[in-house]
Amino acid sequence: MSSTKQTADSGHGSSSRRAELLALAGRLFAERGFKSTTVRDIAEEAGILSGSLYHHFDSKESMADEILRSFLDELFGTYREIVARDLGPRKTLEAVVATSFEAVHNHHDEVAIFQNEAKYLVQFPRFAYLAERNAEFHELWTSILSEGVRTGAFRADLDVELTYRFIRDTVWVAVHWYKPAGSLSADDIADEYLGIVLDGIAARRGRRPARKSAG
Amino acid sequence: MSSTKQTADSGHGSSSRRAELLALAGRLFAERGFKSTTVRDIAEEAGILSGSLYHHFDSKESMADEILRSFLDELFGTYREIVARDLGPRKTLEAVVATSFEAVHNHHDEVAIFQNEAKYLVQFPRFAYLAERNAEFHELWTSILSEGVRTGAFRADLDVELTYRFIRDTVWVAVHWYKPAGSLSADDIADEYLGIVLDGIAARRGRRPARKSAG
DNA sequence: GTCTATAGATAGATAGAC
DNA sequence: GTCTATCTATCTATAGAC
Repeated sequence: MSSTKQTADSGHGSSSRRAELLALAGRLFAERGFKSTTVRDIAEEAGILSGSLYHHFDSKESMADEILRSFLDELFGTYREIVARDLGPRKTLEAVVATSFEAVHNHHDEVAIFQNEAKYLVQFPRFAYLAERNAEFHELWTSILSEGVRTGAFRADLDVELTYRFIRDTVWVAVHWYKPAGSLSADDIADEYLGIVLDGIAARRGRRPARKSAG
Repeated sequence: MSSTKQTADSGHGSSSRRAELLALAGRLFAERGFKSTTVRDIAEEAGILSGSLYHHFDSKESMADEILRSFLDELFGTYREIVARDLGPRKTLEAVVATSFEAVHNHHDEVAIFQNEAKYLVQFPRFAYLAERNAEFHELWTSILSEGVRTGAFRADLDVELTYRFIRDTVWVAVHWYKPAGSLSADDIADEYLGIVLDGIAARRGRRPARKSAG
């Protein structure tokens, strides 16, 4: 509180510059991978030298940690809100899928890092929460699917475990090709995707032609 | 041809030891990623020292190159055979999906490397063929889907480009969790996946209950 | 908050003995 | 075909000047 003037923040020496650097590092981690991104890369992108980064963060891991923690906290907060609304399996699934695609849109880099680097990062003790989040994710999805099978919203012969993996993977891997600036919005994609997952791509003989957003 | 006795091979100083080392490197590349796997890691796994690896290969890149080349040649050979059979869009799609899951089963490491490392490797000139293979893949899938829409096998309102990405991703990401030794065979999984992609997970009111393998 | 300078570790790769 | 020994480059991180 003398020469380092700061806006109100949550404990670290944060504020704008810090956030700026984190966003930058996040973009590089997402594009090139955590291991392949060097501290020098990040510094260069920020127009400073590598040593200067250590004034803001104490390690490269710290940066990834901070990025993932805040993202996952927010994401799972939203998931919990959805579940609490008690919309029934089908609407809940639609809402969770929509939220996930929105995350791909609004937090593209964070999703990419979570998808591509979690397996590597989880080996470090400080990233143990990544395994917990995955378990939480599993619980969220299989609950929705199981209840749907029970209530008759979903096919009775569904392999819940396999379907969970299918949905989880397809939702998240969109991060590999989705461009936030593209012509299709996250909602468009969520809608098309739900069309496939719920009704399939095969032509119907008679019923339910195209589905429209259930918003 | 003096002290280095070799079985008939295709140009390099190949034979069993070479193949052994390649398989080993492939496993590590698949598990930890290309960049995170050091030459020393590979050597240690083989019970030799890092310098000794350079008797067999002239670089780490060469190893990945050789692994991917032979795998992709074989895979796309099979794809071409399927297309040549002219089975119609739906059966072709089923066969291509089945083949892909078989690849996840039989060439697990290779698929993982192709999925996880292609984006990084393609930046090196020697790996330019990875981009070509991706284009070939795109052509294969969109042809099947477009023809299916044309003939009425698939929904008329399908976004072919988007559906292509979903199916492609769906098939390949299984490599992240599929264990060749697990209880479900590649065929079982292909069948379940086709069930979802073709008919969706939503319960039907009346028609077509569960599908059975068409292979 | 950034720079200079550098320590200390580890990476890919090479040369020659065995 | 493997080992010993080592070069060179690059990486994360630190210390202190400005």
